[in-house]
Amino acid sequence: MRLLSSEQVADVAEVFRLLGEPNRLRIVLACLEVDRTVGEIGEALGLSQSLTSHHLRLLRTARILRAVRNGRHVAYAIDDDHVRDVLRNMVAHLTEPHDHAHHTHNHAEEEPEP
Amino acid sequence: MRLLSSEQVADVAEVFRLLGEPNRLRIVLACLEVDRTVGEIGEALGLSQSLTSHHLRLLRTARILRAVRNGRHVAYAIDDDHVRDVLRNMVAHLTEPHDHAHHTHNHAEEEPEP
DNA sequence: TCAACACATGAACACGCGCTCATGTGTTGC
DNA sequence: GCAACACATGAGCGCGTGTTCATGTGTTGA
Repeated sequence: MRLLSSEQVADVAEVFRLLGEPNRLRIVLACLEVDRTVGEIGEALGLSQSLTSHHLRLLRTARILRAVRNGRHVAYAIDDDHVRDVLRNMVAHLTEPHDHAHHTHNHAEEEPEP
Repeated sequence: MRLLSSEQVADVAEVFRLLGEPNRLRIVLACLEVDRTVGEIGEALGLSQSLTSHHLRLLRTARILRAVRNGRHVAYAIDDDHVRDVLRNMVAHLTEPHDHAHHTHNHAEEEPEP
């Protein structure tokens, strides 16, 4: 396992930091499968329009979400496949029965459980 | 894909929040493969003994790390297989060549809004 | 063009968080 | 016992951040 540069660590930490705020995490989760407009997100999560937009700005600047204008509406979707992978992994683990035997999509060699 | 309860979301967010601080993330990464004592961590990362211990306390309370006393020393290791997976995944993605063409589940074709 | 809609942005405040300094707790060797 | 070591914890400070309120920008329909 190679080491990461402090810059890489900082980048990863920044993504984690943004996902570490419950409202922002819920926003990203709401965009996990399908695009969502700002209004939809705010209403679904019970957040004010302003707060929703502020959070979306941070997520967009960090390249976690991507905004697409469609008429009056602006739809947001996840723009980082890796983040999507991590979150789907999280959701899968939390919704599946509580056993720790799982596999990731990459070549992580895992030791069989005794 | 099932929805998460707000409690589950809060738990996930808490883990992300803790990993979202660069020094804490580096601490956890230092414990990714092998156990590390507090002194080793502090020296390796250039952190004061107090700061190292404070961060370790948060990580231990959140069940991300686990502490094992060995004589005068206390060794920390990752206590959450899921966190270890996520981090290994992260490291793998960052150390591999920077192409975005890894496979997610392939039902993500998006259609414009009606 | 003008009003209404949908979203973005700036300012300001309250609270939390990372950090340091000092002190406390537990362990080994003499 | 006590001194030295390794780590934990409490107090306090300064700065960042989540939130709200107000205002600005862009778009559609009449």
